[in-house]
Amino acid sequence: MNKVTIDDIAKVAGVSKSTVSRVLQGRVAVHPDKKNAVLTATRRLGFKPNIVAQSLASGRSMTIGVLTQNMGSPFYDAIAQGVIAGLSPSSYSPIFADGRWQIPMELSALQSLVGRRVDGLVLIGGSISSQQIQECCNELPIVIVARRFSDSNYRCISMDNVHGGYEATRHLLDCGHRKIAIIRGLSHHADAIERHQGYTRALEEFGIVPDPRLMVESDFSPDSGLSAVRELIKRGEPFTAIFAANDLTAFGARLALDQHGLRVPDDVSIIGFDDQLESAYMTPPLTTYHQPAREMGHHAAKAILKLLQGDEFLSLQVPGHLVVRRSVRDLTTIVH
Amino acid sequence: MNKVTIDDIAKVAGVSKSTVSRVLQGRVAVHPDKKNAVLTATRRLGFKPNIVAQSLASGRSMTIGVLTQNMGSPFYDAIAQGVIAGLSPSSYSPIFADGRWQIPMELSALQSLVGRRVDGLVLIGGSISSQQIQECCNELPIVIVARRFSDSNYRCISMDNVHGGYEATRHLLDCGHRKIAIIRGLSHHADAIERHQGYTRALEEFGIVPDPRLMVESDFSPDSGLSAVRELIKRGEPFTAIFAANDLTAFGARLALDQHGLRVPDDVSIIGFDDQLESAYMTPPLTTYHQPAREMGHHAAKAILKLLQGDEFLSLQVPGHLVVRRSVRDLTTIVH
DNA sequence: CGATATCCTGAAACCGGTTTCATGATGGCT
DNA sequence: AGCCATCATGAAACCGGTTTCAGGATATCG
Repeated sequence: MNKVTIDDIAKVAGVSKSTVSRVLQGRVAVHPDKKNAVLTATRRLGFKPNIVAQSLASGRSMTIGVLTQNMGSPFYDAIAQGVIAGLSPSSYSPIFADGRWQIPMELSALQSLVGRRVDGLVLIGGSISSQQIQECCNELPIVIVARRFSDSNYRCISMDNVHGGYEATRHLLDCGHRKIAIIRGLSHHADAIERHQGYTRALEEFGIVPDPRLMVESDFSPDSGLSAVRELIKRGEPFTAIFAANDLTAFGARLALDQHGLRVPDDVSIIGFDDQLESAYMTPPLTTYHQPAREMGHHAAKAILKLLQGDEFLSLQVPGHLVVRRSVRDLTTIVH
Repeated sequence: MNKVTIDDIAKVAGVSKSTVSRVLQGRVAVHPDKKNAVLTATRRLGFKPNIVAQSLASGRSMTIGVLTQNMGSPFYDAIAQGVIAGLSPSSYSPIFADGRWQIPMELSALQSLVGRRVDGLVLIGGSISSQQIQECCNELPIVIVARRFSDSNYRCISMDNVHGGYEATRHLLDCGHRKIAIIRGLSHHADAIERHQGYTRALEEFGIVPDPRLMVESDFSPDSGLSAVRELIKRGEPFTAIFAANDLTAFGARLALDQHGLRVPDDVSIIGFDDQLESAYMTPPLTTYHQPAREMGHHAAKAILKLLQGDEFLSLQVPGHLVVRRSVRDLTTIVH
């Protein structure tokens, strides 16, 4: 292990430890001779500063706590990757804790992060209330990703899911679809609710009354997408298109259709949500609504860095956009 | 912020800070009355220990450094997720740094981790030499995942890629395929090399001389899988099956085949490698070789925890296995 | 040339805990 | 009753840095 301390350097360089510290920090002027002596000794002894001691003394830990929900969802993973990337050019390191979408775990993970004296916090998704956050993180710079608080003054980096749901549904409508099924996500999940709202709004704009028989729930997993389509088919209510809660669900749905001998997009069209890497390689490539997950994570990292510098930073809505590929059939084009 | 220190508690409870520390640690007996007083004060004041101070004093930082290569590959991501999960029941937190498969970055990331005085290290993949590792991490418990060192005494958690490559190819052979193309990964990447070795061995067992015209390189991305198939088709050498470097590459290959009007598995069979989540939902579901990525990460976490406890732990080869789905056609069954 | 401002520098306090050490109190045993 | 082992506890040292403070050396200025 590295047993070299600044005291050792001080001794070798023939100066006091204060001077060593000053040289190493480089914020205060030190006589060139001593400076050189310190630098030489530092190199010769292979000194590596003890960041823990630095943290305790300076009050800054140079770490950013990242609270994920680790549901293995590509979307949340991509956000986390973005945070790592955004932080990496700085001298801050991310430290992760995992809430697993369960409030008690989320709370304790958060407390563990705060106990580690992180200098800032990035909260990805999650379900705890803004009040609970406030309680344990007074004064700490916080950025929330992929979630929005109506009531609070937190900085949030999010995407407009209502609008996304609207655009996706609207695309199906524009392509002439009228019987549009929706596989929505978990009933209590904000993203699912908002996308569903967008769906409803788009339909109503076209004077269509949303049919509960064309609505199935899922848990965002491919498997639930598969069951959802089976359920849909069992109900017998015809449909020409499916709006899936996310791409993963769309994959499951696509497979179920295949198993029932229904062709995509010839018989049934599918639109997803997220635009994860694999979606472009579905057969047929999946039309979906792109969520800039990685960018959001990246933004979050930059935001925290800004706040840490004392700069202000305001909530940000990152725009998503429709990615048209080949899984939606255009019914308005007359085929021979 | 939390300004309550054990001195405050000591004052309120009317004991010394040593006693407070002892109560909080619970390792030494303390008179019940005082113990109660301390506990009450702790609760009333809302005391949260400063982990940084604890670390400095005790010499243990309660953090495990995780060095990833963050190439956004589902396989490596899954390992990292496994590490997070495996660590989460303990009181150790993972702290991440990213090498991006570039030796200089890898080295500096490693040094930053060591500077943070992590108590243990999990290295996922990577390219730095075992000597370089040794230089900066003397004495530190280390577990290597998804990589093996021939020369060293590190504990490695890995899978036998040669065997995996062999099994995958063997499956194709057993299904009657003889013209088997391989899309191998990056030329210098150990996993790619080993899987390729397994491929070659299986072919030779069947008396088949590997045909360089049926070998294309890729970079493990879906896009490179797509180009690889185009290249293969352009070369004109017929083939009935493709062994892809990983599932992502297989997705790309599958799409390329579709674009050329070739059906899977009727015209061409595909086998992948990894068994990532999405593979079961490809159309047709992808036959692939399962790598227990998450388990490997989980094992790594448990291993580090063991080493930290003073227990020994030896290198581990986690077995993979073939997952037969529907993307490989059995040519040995006579079709009318 | 003396007075004052400025620059360096070392000593010491500090960050908030853990751990060692010494001591007084208790308890067990003969 | 007397002696030694045990126990509980507070004081103080310690972890390895940063930062304050004060003083000596130097520079500036009238």
